[in-house]
Amino acid sequence: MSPTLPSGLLGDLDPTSDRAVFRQIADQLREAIDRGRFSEGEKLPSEAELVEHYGVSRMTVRNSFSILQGEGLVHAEHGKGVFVRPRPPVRRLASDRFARRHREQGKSAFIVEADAAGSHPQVDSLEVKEEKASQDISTRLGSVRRVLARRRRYLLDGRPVEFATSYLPLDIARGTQIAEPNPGPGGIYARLEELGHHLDHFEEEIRARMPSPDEVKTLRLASGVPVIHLIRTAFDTEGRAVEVCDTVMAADAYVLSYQLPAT
Amino acid sequence: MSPTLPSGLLGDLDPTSDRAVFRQIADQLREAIDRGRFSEGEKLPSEAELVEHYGVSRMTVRNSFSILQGEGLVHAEHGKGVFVRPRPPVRRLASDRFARRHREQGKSAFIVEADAAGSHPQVDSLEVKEEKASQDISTRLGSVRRVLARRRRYLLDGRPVEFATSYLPLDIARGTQIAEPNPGPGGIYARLEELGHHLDHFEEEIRARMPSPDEVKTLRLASGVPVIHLIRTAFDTEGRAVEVCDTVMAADAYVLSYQLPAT
DNA sequence: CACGCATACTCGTATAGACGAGTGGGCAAG
DNA sequence: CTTGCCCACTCGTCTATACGAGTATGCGTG
Repeated sequence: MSPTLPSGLLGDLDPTSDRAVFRQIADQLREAIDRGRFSEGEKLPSEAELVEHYGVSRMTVRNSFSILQGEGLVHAEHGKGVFVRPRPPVRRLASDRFARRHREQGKSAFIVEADAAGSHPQVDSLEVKEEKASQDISTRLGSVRRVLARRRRYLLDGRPVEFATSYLPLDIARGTQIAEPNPGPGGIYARLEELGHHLDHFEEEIRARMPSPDEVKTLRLASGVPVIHLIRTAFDTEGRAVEVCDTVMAADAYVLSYQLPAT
Repeated sequence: MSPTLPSGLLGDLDPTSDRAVFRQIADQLREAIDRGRFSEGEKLPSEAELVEHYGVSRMTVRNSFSILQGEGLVHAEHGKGVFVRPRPPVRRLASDRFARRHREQGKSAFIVEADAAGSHPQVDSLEVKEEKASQDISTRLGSVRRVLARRRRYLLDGRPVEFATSYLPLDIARGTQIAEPNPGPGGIYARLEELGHHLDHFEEEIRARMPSPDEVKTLRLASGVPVIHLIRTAFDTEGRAVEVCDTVMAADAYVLSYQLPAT
């Protein structure tokens, strides 16, 4: 016996409307969520309840849910129900995050920042190896054939939020501490400067798109969550590109912040 | 009589696999697209053809398509078919796009840049009015109650790519050319400087998320296309926030590019 | 030749039913 | 009381069918 839905929570359908029934249902649920009638993490009415309430078939209700899932508003849990997706706390990335003064302490920027915010940071999937440069990486680094690739995944409170790969030309990185799993205090940028590659500036390219199935797995992304794809190139004072860092971030976990001069 | 699918184009299902049938079909189509067996803009096999090829029901095939749509890989056209979504040319936004030297000509940055790229730019939905500031805008502008809002939509070759609203404190903008539909050569930043508000720097905040239904309409977004949400605040040399610009961009039309000093 | 309609193909919407699998609570046996 | 099972409820997957609506093509009529 499914309990009846509280009346007034959701409206009725308009049979004269051009709008498809499953869209009307999605509209009503979306509005109810926006108005706070369902709060974050709260369970929505079950499929069976909505079937009864609206007098439609189950597939129609599921269709409505799939719209809301695509919008990133709700997520379904097998055996439990459909829930309003809570907005996770976002991490702000400031444009000065690679300033030298942040490189002085022993720990990485990610760890320091997360500790300060009271969350529990982790880094895993550490892989460091030499490999063939892709066409794109080769172009960005100035026609190198092989590169040192450093891959790692960042987690906050157990949740993966970011997957990054740094590429460095072999003639710079091979045999140095940069090729070690732990690059030492201040990270690879500190090592690059010690090796005489004084950093001059960075270029960052930002795109947003839906994740590939691989990225969904690695970042454990809910449906309806895009990724931010950031490609940073580091240039030394000679004008040479000394590192390219390719980062894929869960878009619901980040706000990027840049400060630009108005010159 | 539906023509048989060319054999070898798509594989068979693995009935022993745990992976749901509609996911297997989506996987095969995705792989075929990635490998270039279907090129951009090309029509995929019709639902009926896939039903016959795989021996499944139509809803299963549609389910597969809806996965690929969610990933932004394909789009369906009623009465025509399902097509590999072409990647539109992207517009690169450089971080120096608001430099003074770009304000010298009479035309706006958007128009100049698009003309140079050989595409046909348009600006529409022009609306300029005074209104109550939202909580967020008020905070960013330093506790103002009412603001001047300038709304406009940008199109490239007839395709909407961006929707932007500028908010300015009334005590600065009221009665000036900034409150006119056409703010004159160099745009509102040029007017602000003439009014004695010399620009010092900008702050930009970047988020990515799935669009609201409104945004889907305004930007005519295909399913599976996220938006980039950029909020820029302009500060004058007194440290006062003189403008907040809230921009929603079709993510498949943009690459943002920033240059950062390594100080 | 030009126009208009019939038709076949496309995807869109909706129904009804079946079985599977994850979750959690209650009940019965130990 | 604890353990373990069963059952009810949840969403996940899949089939089969029906009709509607947009598109394109070709054929027949004027």
